[in-house]
Amino acid sequence: MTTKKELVENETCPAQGLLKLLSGKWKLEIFRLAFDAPVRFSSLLRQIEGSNKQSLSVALRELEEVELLEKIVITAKPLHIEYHMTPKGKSMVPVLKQLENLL
Amino acid sequence: MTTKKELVENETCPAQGLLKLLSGKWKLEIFRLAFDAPVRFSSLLRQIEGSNKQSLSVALRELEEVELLEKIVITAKPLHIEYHMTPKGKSMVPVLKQLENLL
DNA sequence: CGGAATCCTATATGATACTG
DNA sequence: CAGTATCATATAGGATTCCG
Repeated sequence: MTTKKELVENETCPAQGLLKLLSGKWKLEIFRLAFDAPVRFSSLLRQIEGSNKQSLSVALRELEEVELLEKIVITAKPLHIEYHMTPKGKSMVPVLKQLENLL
Repeated sequence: MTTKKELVENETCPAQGLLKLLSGKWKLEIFRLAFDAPVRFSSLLRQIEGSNKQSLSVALRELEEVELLEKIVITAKPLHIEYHMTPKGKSMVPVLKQLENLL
């Protein structure tokens, strides 16, 4: 089996791996929302229109795998889970801003 | 019908459109090769291992549509065609370099 | 609430043959 | 040489149901 991390490292083009981290239909939107404050699953589902549980679930897991988001579980009732942006995640934000300005 | 350009403009997240310009398995690699010098189809096909005519063809057309590459046709025999990076394309390079440094 | 499992559709990519 | 056309496969995304 090949892990996500290996895939990223096998790229001939260095930036490819980086773009892959945020590729897909919902990751960038999740990422943007998580920047302002920690986000919760149901909140994302409500805010990101057109999305669905399955796709958000996959996207969140992948963002977590590459350590752009960190999942915080608070074992209370009802279960409370938050996704926080990691330092690595935060470091990408200014570059993404520059990308936006290019368009 | 919806054009590529419209899709890009409809994104909620501004950077999404930018990422989409270079999304896919081969575009970034093509883009990188085209930065050094104008590239030709057969040359790309040889240099980018694992690729194939069909995929490169599609990728090139899309890069052309969003004006990151310009296609130059020299109607001689044999037919000579070059893909050049546009000013818009060149403007993206430094930002991509920064992305690479983040990984 | 926060998902995972399943099933299905859409889009991306690939192999190959053909063309001006 | 520089592709396009066609067909096949692989991956991404979506709808729905189920579970702790």
